[in-house]
Amino acid sequence: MDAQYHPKQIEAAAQAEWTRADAYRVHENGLDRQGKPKPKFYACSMLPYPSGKLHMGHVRNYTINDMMARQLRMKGFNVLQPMGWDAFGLPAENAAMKNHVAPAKWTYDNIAYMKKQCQTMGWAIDWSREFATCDSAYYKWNQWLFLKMLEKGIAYKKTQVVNWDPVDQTVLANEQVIDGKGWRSGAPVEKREIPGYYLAITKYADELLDCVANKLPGWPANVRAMQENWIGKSVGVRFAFPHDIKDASGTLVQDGKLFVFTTRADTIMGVTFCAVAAEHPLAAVAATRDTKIAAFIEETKRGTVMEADMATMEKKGVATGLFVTHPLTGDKLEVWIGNYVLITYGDGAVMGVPGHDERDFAFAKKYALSIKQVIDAGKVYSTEAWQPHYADYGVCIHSGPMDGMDYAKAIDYVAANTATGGGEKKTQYRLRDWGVSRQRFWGTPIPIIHCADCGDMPVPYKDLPVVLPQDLIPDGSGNPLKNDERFLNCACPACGKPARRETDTLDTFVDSAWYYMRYTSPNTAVDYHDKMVSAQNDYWMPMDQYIGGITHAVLHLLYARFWTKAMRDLGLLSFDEPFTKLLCQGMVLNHIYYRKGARGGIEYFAPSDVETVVDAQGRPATYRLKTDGSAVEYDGVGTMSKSKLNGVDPQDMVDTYGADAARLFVMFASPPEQTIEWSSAGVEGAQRYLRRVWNFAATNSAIIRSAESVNATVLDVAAKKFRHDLHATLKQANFDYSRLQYNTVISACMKLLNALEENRHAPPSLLREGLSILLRVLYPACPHIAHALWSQLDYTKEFGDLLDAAWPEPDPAALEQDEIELVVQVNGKLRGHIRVPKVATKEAVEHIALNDEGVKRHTEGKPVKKIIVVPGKLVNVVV
RNA sequence: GCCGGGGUGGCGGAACUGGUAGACGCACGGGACUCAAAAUCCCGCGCCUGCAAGGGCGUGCCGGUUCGAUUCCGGCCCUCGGCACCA
Repeated sequence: MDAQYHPKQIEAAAQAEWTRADAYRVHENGLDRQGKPKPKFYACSMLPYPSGKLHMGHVRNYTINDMMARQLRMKGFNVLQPMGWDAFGLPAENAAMKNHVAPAKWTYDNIAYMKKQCQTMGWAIDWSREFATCDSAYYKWNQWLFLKMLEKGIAYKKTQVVNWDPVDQTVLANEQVIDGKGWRSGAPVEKREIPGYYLAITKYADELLDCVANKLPGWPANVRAMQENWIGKSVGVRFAFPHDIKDASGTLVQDGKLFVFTTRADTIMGVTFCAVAAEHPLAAVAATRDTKIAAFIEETKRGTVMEADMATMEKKGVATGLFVTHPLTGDKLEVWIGNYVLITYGDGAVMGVPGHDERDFAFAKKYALSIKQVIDAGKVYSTEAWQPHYADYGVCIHSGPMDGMDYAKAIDYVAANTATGGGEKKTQYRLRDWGVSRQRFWGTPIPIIHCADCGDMPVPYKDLPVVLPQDLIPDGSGNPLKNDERFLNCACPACGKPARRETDTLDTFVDSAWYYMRYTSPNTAVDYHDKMVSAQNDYWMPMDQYIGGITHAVLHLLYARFWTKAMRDLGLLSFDEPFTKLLCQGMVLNHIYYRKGARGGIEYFAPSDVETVVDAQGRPATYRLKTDGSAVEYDGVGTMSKSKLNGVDPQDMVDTYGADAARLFVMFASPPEQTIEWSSAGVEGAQRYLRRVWNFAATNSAIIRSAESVNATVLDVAAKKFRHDLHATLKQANFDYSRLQYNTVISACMKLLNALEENRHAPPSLLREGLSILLRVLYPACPHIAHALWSQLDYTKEFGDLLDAAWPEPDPAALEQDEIELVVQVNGKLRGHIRVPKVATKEAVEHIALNDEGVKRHTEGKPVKKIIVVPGKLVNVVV
């Protein structure tokens, strides 16, 4: 065999062999060596957007997935690891405008290149199940399910104030607005009133919340908490303030009831005003009567929707001159329009209790409204300045019939005594329905036909898919579908008259809400063309392990859960939750170097152009450019970004060091959930290790090939110790595999090699066994080198092909030791080590411990109070 | 403000149910090989003290439980992430 490690050659050869053997194709009827059905394991990563080339985040994500998939396959599982492309979306449109190519071509070209990169990385993907979400064979089912949802009332159309992204020229869902800015464009979002389709995710709010709490123990706590917060359940009372306010046409507004929701109905006797949002019907009535009010409403409506700003914004309001009646006291209360009242939450109106609510307090102070204490929480109360404890729970006072009631009694009382006016206990959610209409071209066409006579008509199922034209090139002036007569013109499915197609497309989060259930429908399935998900989906789902970035903790993961429940209710699925276990991998960070320019601007430098000057202790002292030696500043680590020039192209890394070294570094640098700090020295270290593995195998190949199998009965003490170390390390590695702590798995591989090198003169049978363990433990991380050495050292004869070789388990006999080392402590401090026979009695161990030199030094002349013996671990002498 | 993670050598990180703190690697220092360099191999590497053997200190800070605490409990400090006028 080759004495040198040549990653390029062995990686290309291994990949060619796997491709030839179609090694990664899985079948639902996968059988084990005994011919029994294997247990299934579905390990899937969030699908990539085909932006052009793989980035480091992909490399990390899919390598974690691959390591799991390869190991579990050897453990005897029938493992599905698929891949596809989240291919709809704006970057394709932007690239189309820039380069004047159709989004379809740009997208498919990128997919072809990135697929090649995936194969170069050596990921064990079943490519027969690959698809792009822009394939009509896929998005047909988006349209199909959308129509089913319409029938079920889960999808519906409405016109409402929405988040408008002025840069991307489209509507955004609430989940897609981050700090008041579009999640993709970063542009401040505007408010617009636009008709669109919505999915009633709020119908599932309670179930989504309940399942987070009770059915997802395999999810990280932070993701579960984020989803709980997002759904935002509040339990309280909804009741009405009666009134007789009429609009300009003389109609009683909202049947004479101003509904509000409150979690603090116990403070109802402290209400001194009501406040409504600028968009509230009562505000509209007030506007017709007073131009100043109309002006205020306009200003508030146009004002920022940046929620972060709103939190710190000054409370402003205007009195309407309209009055409602307190449902319990009959007092007249004035209605105010407040800029802090959200039309999108509850009824867009609140009861004002300045005595016990910080916002109402600030509002009342500003406009000199009365403040009334109605809760006694046992602390000093003054209306001078707000104190946080004013919001504490307590006992009702100054509350007439409610005096002395605690919170529970008080809310029961309020619900009961407002019931005739529609009052009731109610649960309110922060979650809002999911707006899915996008005014963009490159997405799933919404399957609706607009007929002048019949209205909005669903496209008949037999006419699906509504195909998106592949040749249109957006020019920045909006959705090109609007001008495409071929697409627009159609016949009304009801009356047959000429009609126009809907030009909005579905949010791309629809595509990613269920793609993982299309991978499970192989194109060989009998019902592949007739069903959204084939029968095989029931075999693979729910997914055993999902892997992806924490950035999707709310958006994608909430939509996917909702979509699953909706499919279940349409009879397509029989489970409630799609992802049994979730792993959110950390980001890949890199160092940031910069220099302040003469005009105060900041100039960034690529880490590869900077060298670190260290002091005598090896600590970084200064940083300078490799080119001219001039000094630069270090700004810590941060996400890889184009502007900071600290991105690393994985392709460069693979070209220089090989895929195995790249994979090894990424797996070794940190546990999967934590961030990784990029380090070129670290990748070099990874390759150095692989070279050592290769060298060890090459130097010892002859004796290993011809070695007998291990005969444990004839080993001497040193050989026994060696074998014990090998199997103890294997035991640890297996434990770390089971808890997905892959960085310490790699550490175990390194220990195995260290042990082999130190014991290179041990009996060949042990070297053969040791290397067979190392290659199998290393293989899921670095499959190519393991594959090459496995066959070159003739392990295939004994264990079969590495892809399906039995996973190594530690030999219990090897873990047994005749003599064990114990730690001896005096008063809990380490004072020595002793070797005792495994079978030694407690008394014998105590005796040996007390005679240890280190122990004697610290016990001399002091009476021994007691001795604690932890079998197999330590002895602690207390004096 | 609320919710959820974290604070361990020069650095990334390890330590499973309370039982040898710092595994494994990186960086650094010394040595071997070499005309030389690279590569490779060997040794050292928490801090203080000591020629050494050894001793003292040490897992953000203060306290508690325990024979024994990075691990459990109470109170702080710092930091990262998410949410935030949600009534």
